[in-house]
Amino acid sequence: MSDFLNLNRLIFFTAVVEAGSFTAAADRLGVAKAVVSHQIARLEEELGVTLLMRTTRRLHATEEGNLFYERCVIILRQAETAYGEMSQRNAEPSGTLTLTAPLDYGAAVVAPTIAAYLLAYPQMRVDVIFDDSVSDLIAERIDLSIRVGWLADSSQRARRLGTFEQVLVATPSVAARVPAGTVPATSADLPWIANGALKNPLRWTFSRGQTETVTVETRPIMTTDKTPASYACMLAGVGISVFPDYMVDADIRAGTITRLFPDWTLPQGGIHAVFPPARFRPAKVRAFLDMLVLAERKRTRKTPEALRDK
Amino acid sequence: MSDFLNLNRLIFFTAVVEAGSFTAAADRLGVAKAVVSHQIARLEEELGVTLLMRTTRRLHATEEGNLFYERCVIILRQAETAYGEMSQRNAEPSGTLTLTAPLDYGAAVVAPTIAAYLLAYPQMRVDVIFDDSVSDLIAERIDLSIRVGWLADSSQRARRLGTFEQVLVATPSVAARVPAGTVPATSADLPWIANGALKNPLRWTFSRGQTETVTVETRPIMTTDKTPASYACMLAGVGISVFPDYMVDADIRAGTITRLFPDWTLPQGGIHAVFPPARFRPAKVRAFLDMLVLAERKRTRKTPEALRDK
DNA sequence: CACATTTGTCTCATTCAATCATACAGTCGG
DNA sequence: CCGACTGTATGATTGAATGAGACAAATGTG
Repeated sequence: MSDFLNLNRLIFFTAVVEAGSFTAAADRLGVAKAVVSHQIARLEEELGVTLLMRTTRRLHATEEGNLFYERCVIILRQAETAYGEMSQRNAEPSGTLTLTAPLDYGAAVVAPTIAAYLLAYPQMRVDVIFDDSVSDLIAERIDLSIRVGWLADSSQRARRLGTFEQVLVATPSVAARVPAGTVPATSADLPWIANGALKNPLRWTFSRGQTETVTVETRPIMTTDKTPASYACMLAGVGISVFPDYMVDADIRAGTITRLFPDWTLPQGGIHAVFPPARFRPAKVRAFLDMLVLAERKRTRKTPEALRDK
Repeated sequence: MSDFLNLNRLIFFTAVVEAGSFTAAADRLGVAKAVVSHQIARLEEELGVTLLMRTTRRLHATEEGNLFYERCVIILRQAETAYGEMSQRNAEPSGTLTLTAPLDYGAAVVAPTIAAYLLAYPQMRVDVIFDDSVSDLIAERIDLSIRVGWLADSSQRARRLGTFEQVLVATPSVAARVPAGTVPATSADLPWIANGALKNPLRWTFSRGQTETVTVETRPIMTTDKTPASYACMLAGVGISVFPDYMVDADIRAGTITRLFPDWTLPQGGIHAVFPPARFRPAKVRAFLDMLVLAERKRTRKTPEALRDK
């Protein structure tokens, strides 16, 4: 590798030319005189050309030296610019942020955050892929993937943004048809809508307080493979179903749907940001993440009370 | 010094981008994979930015990486050009050759050589300073100084180009007025012209064969401070004087002037090329020197016979 | 002309980065 | 699931870079 072309010596050379002496250059660079002398000697050796004519008193660049200096200045300035640009890029978001998010959570939480993000950083562009599962973060050049639920591979670099609750809901009219006194343990025959997007769409474990748990194996009256589809069916009054809180909050508050068994809770899920295995996190990602965490915190702070008030 | 900006890493980075893999880049650079990996890691660390997203299988440049690569390519290409230019400059004469020479020798020998030199290297420019003594080779950016006579400081870097003889000459009419039977020992009262440019214009030591020497303290009828002036006076028939062979050759051959005491010789002098204390000799200097040596050799090979024939 | 000062270079010991060989872990095609 | 390939981690080793100090040369001063 050390074939040729040791670019670091250019720094020494230009420093000498600009300082006008080896000693001054050494001071400027913060190294010993001998180092400068040695580096210049090596550079001249590598080039096979005398760059500087030096007496103990006077220093002159040769014809070649001047020509080389002109080149060096340009090169070093460019290098400095390139380095600076990288560092700046690291400090301030710029470019394009590419992220994936599940459609449901994305629509509810991510989309507003993106709006705020674009407002805060107008020079940014954002590409969002609303898809429940994107395979390769690297191949698709994804900066950030938001996954809701339970991470299959916990080894990945991820950050927990928050949690969500799952709630059993139905339209008021459907809820009214639920026999009085029905509890989770006796809910198996209610008109369940199964969401095939979940790993275990039929089995639900309800909890109450610290210790009481009940697991129900439901018998669905219909099945869909997409969460939004299930939701639409539920809204249409087909039956009851389980959705994450961020999907149902607005409708519950509006009175369009009602929560069933409000004393009982279903397993919580995690909301995670998953990153490609990069050493450093770009500023654009960091900035977005900060806003997302904020939005998520605001959401979960409000939600529980809002739900309990119902 | 090692503060920042280790430019050598750029070489590694571009190699990886261009090769498309660490392993391929390592092969291309002729180093171990680990080295490339390490260098890239250091570069990213220095920049605080992830440049390459890497799995064991796939390699992708990040947005920053691509941008940095564009810069790197330009920088490296320029650096390569600069290096190449220097090397080429070392291999082939180019630019301006600046030299000094004494006026007399310069006119006789150097000038024709310059003509040939410019013919051989049309892209060259030559600056000649015809001056008998130029002080500072460095300050004046002199590539080459031609000194005739005896070097004051033999420590300087110099190369002997040849020697010259000094000959006592006069116009035929003046020579005819020299009393028959006059020998060097009895020549003090001849019409000497003293050349103040010489260190010892009055004292001349003649030699004959291996051992016979005679020193004369002359009584000049006139004195000048410049050799060409002395020569002009001699040509005008003012008197006799001593000049280096390269000045008188042509006129002797033409019959304009005559050598006196052709059996006797005066001290020889050296013709030297003196260089500034540079580590490397530029190609332009080397090439000129070669031609000068050739010209000088040709001159001294011809001259002795030509003189003896007279 | 001797002297002091400044400057670049040299020498030598030391430190640190670069390098390599090897082993390892993750990925992907079959 | 297995094997092949890739990037990374780990020490050991080499070599380059570095600094302190001595030295020689050049220059200005008196």
